[in-house]
This record gives sequence, C-alpha cells and structure tokens, in this order.
Amino acid sequence: MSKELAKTYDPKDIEDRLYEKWMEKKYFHAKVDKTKKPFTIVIPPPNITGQLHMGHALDNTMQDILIRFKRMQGYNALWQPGTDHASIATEVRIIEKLKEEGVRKEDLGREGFLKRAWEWKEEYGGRIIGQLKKMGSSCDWDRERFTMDEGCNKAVTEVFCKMHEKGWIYKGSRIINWCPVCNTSISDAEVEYEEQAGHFWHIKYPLVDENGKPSQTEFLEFATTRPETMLGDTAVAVNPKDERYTYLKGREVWLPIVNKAIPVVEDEYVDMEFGTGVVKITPAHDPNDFEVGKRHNLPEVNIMNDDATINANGGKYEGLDRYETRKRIVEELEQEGLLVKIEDYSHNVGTHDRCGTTIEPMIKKQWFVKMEELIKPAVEAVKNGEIKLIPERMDKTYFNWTDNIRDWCISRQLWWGHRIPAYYCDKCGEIVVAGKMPQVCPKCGDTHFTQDEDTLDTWFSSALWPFSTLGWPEKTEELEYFYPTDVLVTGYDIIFFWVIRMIFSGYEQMQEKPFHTVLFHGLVRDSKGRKMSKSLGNGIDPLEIISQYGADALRLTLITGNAPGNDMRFYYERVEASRNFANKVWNASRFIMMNMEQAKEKTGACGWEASYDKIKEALEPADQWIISKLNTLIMDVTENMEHFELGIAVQKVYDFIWDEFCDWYIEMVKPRLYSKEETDDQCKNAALWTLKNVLIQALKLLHPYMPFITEEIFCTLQSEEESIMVSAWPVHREEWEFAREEEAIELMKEAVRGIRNVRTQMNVAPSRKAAVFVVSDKEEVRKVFAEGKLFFASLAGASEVTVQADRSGIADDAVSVVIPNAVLYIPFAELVDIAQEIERLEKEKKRLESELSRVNGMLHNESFMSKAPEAKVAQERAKLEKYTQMMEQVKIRLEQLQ
RNA sequence: GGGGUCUUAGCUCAGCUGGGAGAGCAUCUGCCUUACAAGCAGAGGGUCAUAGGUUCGAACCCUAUAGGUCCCACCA
Repeated sequence: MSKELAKTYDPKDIEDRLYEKWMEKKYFHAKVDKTKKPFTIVIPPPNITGQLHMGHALDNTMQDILIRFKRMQGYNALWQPGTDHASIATEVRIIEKLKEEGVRKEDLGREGFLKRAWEWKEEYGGRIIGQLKKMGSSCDWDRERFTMDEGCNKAVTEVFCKMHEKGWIYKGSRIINWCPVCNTSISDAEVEYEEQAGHFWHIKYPLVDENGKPSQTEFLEFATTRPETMLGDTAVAVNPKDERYTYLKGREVWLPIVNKAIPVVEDEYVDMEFGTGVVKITPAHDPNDFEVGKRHNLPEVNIMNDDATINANGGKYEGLDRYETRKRIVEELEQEGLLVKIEDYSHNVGTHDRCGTTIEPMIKKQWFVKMEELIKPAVEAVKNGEIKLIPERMDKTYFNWTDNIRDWCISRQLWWGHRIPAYYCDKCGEIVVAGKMPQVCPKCGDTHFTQDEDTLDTWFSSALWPFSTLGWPEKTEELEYFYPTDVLVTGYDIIFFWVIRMIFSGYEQMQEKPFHTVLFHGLVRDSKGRKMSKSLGNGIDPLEIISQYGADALRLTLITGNAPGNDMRFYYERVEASRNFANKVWNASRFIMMNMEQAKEKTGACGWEASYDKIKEALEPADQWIISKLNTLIMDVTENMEHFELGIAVQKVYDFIWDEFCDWYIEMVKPRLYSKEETDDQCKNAALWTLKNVLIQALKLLHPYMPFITEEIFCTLQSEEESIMVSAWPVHREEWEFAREEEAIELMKEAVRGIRNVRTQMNVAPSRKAAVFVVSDKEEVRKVFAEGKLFFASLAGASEVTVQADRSGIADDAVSVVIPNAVLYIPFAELVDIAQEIERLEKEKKRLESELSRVNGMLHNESFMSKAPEAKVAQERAKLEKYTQMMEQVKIRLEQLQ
C-alpha cells in the first residue's frame, strides 16, 4: 500500500482534493456513445441570483445519488447542468442595487440596463455553480447552459413562432394580475393569496327614479372590501332567482361620486346567501366582474394607472394612490349618508410572490398561451403512466391544476428576459411574429417596424429546458441520444410552474415526453418546522454545515429519515449522527488496513489478495455469514434504488456497516487476526480477504450517498484502482448465498446476547471472564459452537468454552441461558442467588408461554390454516417447534433449581 | 368551498405489495476492551389520534370523527 488513511477523519482534508481529481479525469463528462445506454437528468436550473440553500442541497444530493448509481451500473450517465436567468427575480435585485447608486432603470435605458444585467450574471452566475461543486455534484460541467444563451434563445423564438402560427399563442385584452411595484403583469401561478385583516364597507347606492334622478328613498345596499373600485363600477348585479329583487328588473342605480346611472343586471354568479345578495360590478378591476361584464356587454372603465394611482377616469381622485383614494371615498360616502356600516373582515388578498405587493387586476393587452389543446397529452401521459410521479399522490395535485387550467399569460413588462419576437408595423400597426425583424409589412408594404417591448415569463424558457439544453431546435446527436431524459428531481412547490409546462412542451415540440419519472422532494424546514426564510433569519447555510461536518455528512442527513415528497426538519444533531457514521466507516477501514499491513510485515506476503475461488476453501462460517449478508444487502439496496427509495436503501447500508460488519463481524475475526500461531496464516488470510472485499462492496453501495469518504478509502485500500465512481456496481451472486452458515452464526449471536445480558443483570465486571459450557444434544449445534469457540469466547467474555452433549460436570447453581437447541451454563465461583435465578427463568418461561399461545392460536385457527399462504404457516410451525423446545429446557432447568 | 397529507417511544421521524412495532437523539447502568469515547456493551420507554368496518390476520385497506399542516379556488 502506498498510502494510508489519516488517523482522524477530517472531510476538509479530502473533499476539495477529490473533486478536483474527478474534474481532471473528466469522470462527469458524458459523450454520446451508442454502445452504451444513456441515463439523463437535467438539473432544475438554479437562479443566477441564488445562493445555495438547503433546498438546493437536497435536490442536488438526490440527483447526484441517482447519477452516480447509474454511472456505476454502466449507464452513460449525463447530468446536464445550467442556470436560469430568472427574469423578474434578477431584475428586481438589479433595480435594488441601482437604487443604492441613486439610479433608476429608466435612466440607463433598455440597453444600458441589459448591460448591467449581464455584468450581474457574470459576477453571480458562477457562484452557485461553485457551491454545487462543494456538494460533490457530478454534473457534466462541460455542458453547462444558461436559459438566455444563444441556443436557448433560439429555442424560445422557435417555439414562440411555431405556436403563434398554430394559433396557440395570441395577443388579447384580458384581465391580468398587475404588480404595481414591479410594474409588470404576472401569471396566475405567481399570485400568492394571503389572509389579511381588512374591512367590509356596507354601502348603499340610490336607485334611479322615474325622472332619471337618484331616489331619496330607495336604496340598494351591498358590501365591498375595495370601495375605491366604485369609480369603475358599470353595474350592480343580483341573482335572477332572487325574489327579493325581482322588482329591480330593468332599473338603474345611481353611482355616487361619479354621478351617473348604471344598470342593474341579473347574473347567476351572485350568491343569494351572501350578504345582501347585491354585488357591485367593476369589470376592469376584478376577474369575476370582468366575466359578468362580458356576459352583459358592460363597459370596462379602467380607473388606474400602472403604479396603482387613480387615472383621469377617477375624476377628482386622479393622481391619488389606491389606498388614499379608498380612505377619501369612504369619507365622502359617509358625508353623503351612503355608508351604512364598517365591519372588520378577514379576507384573502392576492399578492405578488416575489415582492409581496397586493396585485391589482387590470385589463391589459398581453400575450397568452392557449392551454386547452396543449395540455391534453400532458394529462394523458400521467393518466396512462407514461410519466410517473413519485410519490403517486402528486397525481392529484397535478390533475387539480390541469383540470382547471386557464390560458397562460406569458408577457412581462420587464427588460431582463427573452424579448417577444413580435414586430409592429410603424405605419399600419400590423403584427408580424418572426425570428427576426421583418423587411416589409405584408399589409401596407412599409419597411419600418418596432419590436414588442415585453419579455417572456421566465418559465417559458425553463419549459423547454430538457431539450433546449441538448441542442434543440438543431438536430444534434446529443438530442437524439439523450432525449427523452430519464428522471426529473424537484420540489413539489414548482409542479405548476415548471413540471407541467415541461411536460406539455416536450410533447408539443418533441412529440415525446421529456422524462419518464418525476421524483419529488419536500421542503427542508428548520428544527421548529418553520420554512427557512430570509425574513425569519432561520436559514441554515449548507456551506457552513459542509465546512463543519463535511459534504458527505450533509448529504446523508438530507436523504435519511424522510419519505419521498415529505417535508423534513433540519437538526444539527442529525448531521452530527451522519458525521459519526462517516467516522465509523473511516475507523473500520483503518483497522482493516492496519491488519493487512501487519500481516504483510509478518509473512512478507499478501495472501488475502487471492481471488475468491482461491480463498473460498479457507472461509470460515463467520466469513460466509457476512458475505451472505452482504449479498442480500446488494440485492435489497439495488432494488430500493431502482424504485427511488433512496432513504431506505442507505439506511440498510448504514445498518449493515455499523451493526453487522463493525459490531459483529470485525469483533468475530479479531481473535483470528491477533493469533500468533504460524499455522493460522491461511485462516487469517481468509479473514482479511473477507474484511477487505466486504468493505469494498459496502463502500460501493455507499458511494452515491457519500462520494468523498468512499473514494478516499477505496483508493487507499487498493491503490491500483483509479476511482470508486467509475467502478462497477456490486451484483448479487448465487455462490455467495450461505443459508446454513447464516443460521449458525445467528444462533451464536443469540447465545452471545444471552450471556451478555445475564452478565449485566448480575453486575459481572467486563474484565471478569468466566467459563462457559455449551450443552446440546444436537451434534450439529455442538459443531457450530466448537468451530466458533475462539470468537464466541471473545464476544461472550468467556475464559474458556466447553461444548458437550449433557450437563455432566456442571455445577447445579450455574447460571443458565436457554437458546434454541442448546443451554449455556456459566458456573461462577461464588454462589449464585438461586432465588434470583429462578425469577429470571420464570420470566423467560412467561415470555415463551405467551409466544406459544400466540403461535398455537394461529395454528389451531382453521381459517388461518386454510386461508393463510403456505409459507406463512410453515414459518409459524417452525416457531412452534423452536419455542416448544426452549420451553422444555426452561422447565427442566427450573426443576433442577427447585 | 375542493383536495392532499399528517397524528407511531420524551423529541424528530422511518415502517416499501396487510403476516410478531423500528432508527437517530435524549434517559438509565457499566466500560478509556490495542479501529473508533464522534466509541463499546446492556436496559427502560409505544392502547401505532378516536370510533366503527373489511380480513384468518390491520400501524398499513375502507368509512366517520377530532386536531395539525399544505395546496388549489377566491363570496363581492
């Protein structure tokens, strides 16, 4: 061995060094190779404004595990990385920064602003990539993409033009969500409803009398949460079935302040049960009213400017802010005696998810994507299982959205993003949608055009990510080879924003799904279960955790103790536990290498470096036992991982390494390793062979989860190997199934546990060894103990182990432990408290009695016997035999003592 | 209003197709046993929210109830 492991495990010493090595060796790079099967994941592109947070850490750990697993399985594994321009988030941040310099974006102009934005991208876009590398992410960095790079731009333009031609992208005047602070429209998905304490203003409008004047006696009362919108009222509505208001048919009400008559309309939309059953209708500032307005051909009076101040339609309120207007209007109504009462009222207010501003519904001309047809294949794909969502329950969330889908507003009044490829003829206003500025207007022949000022929703480009990153719209070999990708890993919170849109885009543009599986994870919360957020200041920086405990520990923490799609809480204690496991693996490895070194020094040979065929004759039952256990583990873990049960898989590896391998197997072989007898060399070699090879296989199973520590140990253990990450994934081998040896060792473990238990109960100091007699009338059992005498003595703290067929020569007052088919006796020199001993045996008798009654109950139940599967019945029969036999022994022993 | 999800040991959570309740942390007892005190050995601790039902058999499937939580809708 050329190297050895550092005495103490310190992730800082190894992680950066190994990552550099992997980069240098180009292990992450996937080349098109038709002889190999591809396995592809596209990264959910982090925002260029972003800093790595726990959500990224979890998301990327899961992806890296899958990629590393598949790579080791021999797939051509591509993890396609990149970043997102995040139009609105980035633009907001840049504006903030400009503000500090006292500059407004308008001062810079579009070009100047974009220059700044690109500078920002250069400066911060790389930061998150560096942070992902700290996590150990094995992305193919040679293929890094950006949603606004040349290729993605091309893809966006292509899709826009194609869909426009198809009539699926259109420009229309609709009511949209307007953010007065960001000064842009936003999609429905970006609106976040927030419960706010507000008021319910009960107001009455006079009815219009026969003379066309406001009545002094007849009023119509209703309530509103937004009195200022009355400036844009163009009707009041009642339910046609509402008998209270049938007399209103054909009449008008007088709109105060504005002072004009508006009609009373009848519409099913009005809920008779709610309030007075009368609703004021403001088509230009409420989505429902907008619909009502359309049905009744009502005028749409827009009363607001883009910054949410009142415009000229608001008369004397022009120029005032919406909330100031609200206050004054209420005052004015009160003065006129039209305010009935004010109630406290808690209601949901739509806010912009980026800035928290209350959104204002407004009628604007915007670009939309028609969803009706587009969504169909996306619904079908999940319905028929072509795309699988994990966990399955996400299907319902998915369909909930697709069933109620509305057209997607894609234009944004922002500068940072893909500018809409629509051009307006300067002369006649004709719209031409094209890949580049048209030369001649098809309508009037003019040659001057102006491009649409708006940009596209940032998700428009992310929707194309699975194929735009592979070169689409060009027909690249990458696209042909890697598309469709395999798995998408993401949080359930962006299922509407992103997942669905990728799916319908894939079917529409590629006529093929973008991936076959979507693996969802939940949110990482703080230890109190709260969302980590900047405003709460409860965020935990993954990089800090990495520097304190190592990336491997962080990765393990994030992946365990949590079911797919569920949120998890983050505890330092859990990272500590993960780090402790890493330390355990480290030390066990050190132990093994140390013993290899010592054996080599002694004999000058490396007998354990033999092939399995050469060494297998020398293997002892303990060796076969651990090999057999490993063999099962390989099968289970592989299966779990194939089914995306990542947490369950690694838990099994953890238990195997710690409980089986370290706590039992290593302890079992210590006496062999420490033996001074020359003749034992072959036996020692068998132990070393097993230690080394089981460790290597276990490290491989662990590698996707803890890439750094496994690489460091793997390469130290066998310097001739280049890297664990390109080594072959372990496979289950039939010749490694040792059922009989497994059973034998399990019996001995039971014996050891029994003895340890008794010793503790009797307060026997660990340093005090005692003779142990194993009595069994079964030759097979005697053989097992005779062969394993050496390690059995060591584990059970025995000075000497005697195996015999009967209990002759054993003191009557020896302490006894009953195990299946054998009784263990420990004759201590001093007198044992017989009463206490009887009590212990009585307790054991009771336990066995209850076990027996349970088993007998089942076996005597006719329905069970006739309906339960045979294997289950056989299992219970075996138990019956075992417990009956043990019970006999306990009874005999009790008789002897009494 | 519609839907999801959760309720399992003191805490945080696992428990994959129904077949004898698990982990980590915490607690208690004993150990510096030459890989590891970031450790070893042992122990205590659970009517699996409640009430019904299906089943030979339910933490797991069904129904109802209570409480928590999230998403969607947005009744002015």
